Amino acid sequence: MPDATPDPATAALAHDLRIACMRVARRVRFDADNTIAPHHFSVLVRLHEQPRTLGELAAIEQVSAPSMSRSVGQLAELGYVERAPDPDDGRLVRLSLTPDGRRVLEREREHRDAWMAARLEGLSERDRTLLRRATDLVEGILEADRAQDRARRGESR
Amino acid sequence: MPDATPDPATAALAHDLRIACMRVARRVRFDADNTIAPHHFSVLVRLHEQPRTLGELAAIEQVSAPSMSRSVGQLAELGYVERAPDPDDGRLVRLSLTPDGRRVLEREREHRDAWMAARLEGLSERDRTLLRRATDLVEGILEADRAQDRARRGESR
DNA sequence: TATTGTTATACTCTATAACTATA
DNA sequence: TATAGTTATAGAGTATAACAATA
Repeated sequence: MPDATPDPATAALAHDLRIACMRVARRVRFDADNTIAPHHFSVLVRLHEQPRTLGELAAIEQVSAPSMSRSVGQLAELGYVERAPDPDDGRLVRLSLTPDGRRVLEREREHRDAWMAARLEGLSERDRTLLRRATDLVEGILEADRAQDRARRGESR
Repeated sequence: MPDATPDPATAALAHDLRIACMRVARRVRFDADNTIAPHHFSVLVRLHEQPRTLGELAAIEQVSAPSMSRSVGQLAELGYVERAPDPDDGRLVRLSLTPDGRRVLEREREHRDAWMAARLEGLSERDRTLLRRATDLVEGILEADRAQDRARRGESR
């Protein structure tokens, strides 16, 4: 694989864009006012997409099964997640959000969006349009990356 | 403080931009090929900006003094950071990067930039220009936020 | 015998409290 | 007496290994 050095402007953009993203993420993630822990938040997000088994969750979040078992146990304790046995395969544990879990997730999402929304309101309509296009572009990059990742995992299996 | 609800387009942009940033950050931060731990990386970055004392580092990274003491101890063990007593105040420990530390930092930075750079090269010049402007815009937002933060901390002291 | 999930145990990072050295 | 940093100890999260239940 030829690893051509990018031109200086692209290299600088790669650096600056990465740093900007990481700073935004850090700002949001470590906001002292967050009501639930980051790793709990991710689990709620995944279960809101669709009910899943413990093993599926662990694979998606890239943590061990015991770790995920613990997190799910805590979320169940809090009343945000519900465990149910699979009717066909007694080994599986079907996990889903409770109404409380959905409420907490929605509240946390709004809270996390609030910081960014407040900043965007201070911009011109023109700047917001620019950011809209840039966001779509980055989403495209991430989507292509995920597709490539899936393909790589598929062929190595 | 009036907490006006943003218009739907701005709310959607806030959400999508935040998610995109967090995904980029996650992708880079948890890349399995990273050579040093995230919290060690930040310390090297701060010491590359300028030599600092342990207390300064702890305040900047928002971590307790004992935690920072431990991290610095590990980095010193690895030969990346050097401790030196302050000539005027014997209580202070002056910290700085060793040549090895600078090399590791540079290598890690390049590694972290590489993923993004490779993706940007697949884009058109036009799209890269768009991202350059968007990056500058986000940097402006973050800078304003930091300034506001400093002001808030200043007045509460 | 293989697979899903849980329990047992250990390690890492971080925190607060207690301590040492210097001002 | 106050401050900078380190050492002691505890808490939270994650990992691997061992185990229980089911296929």
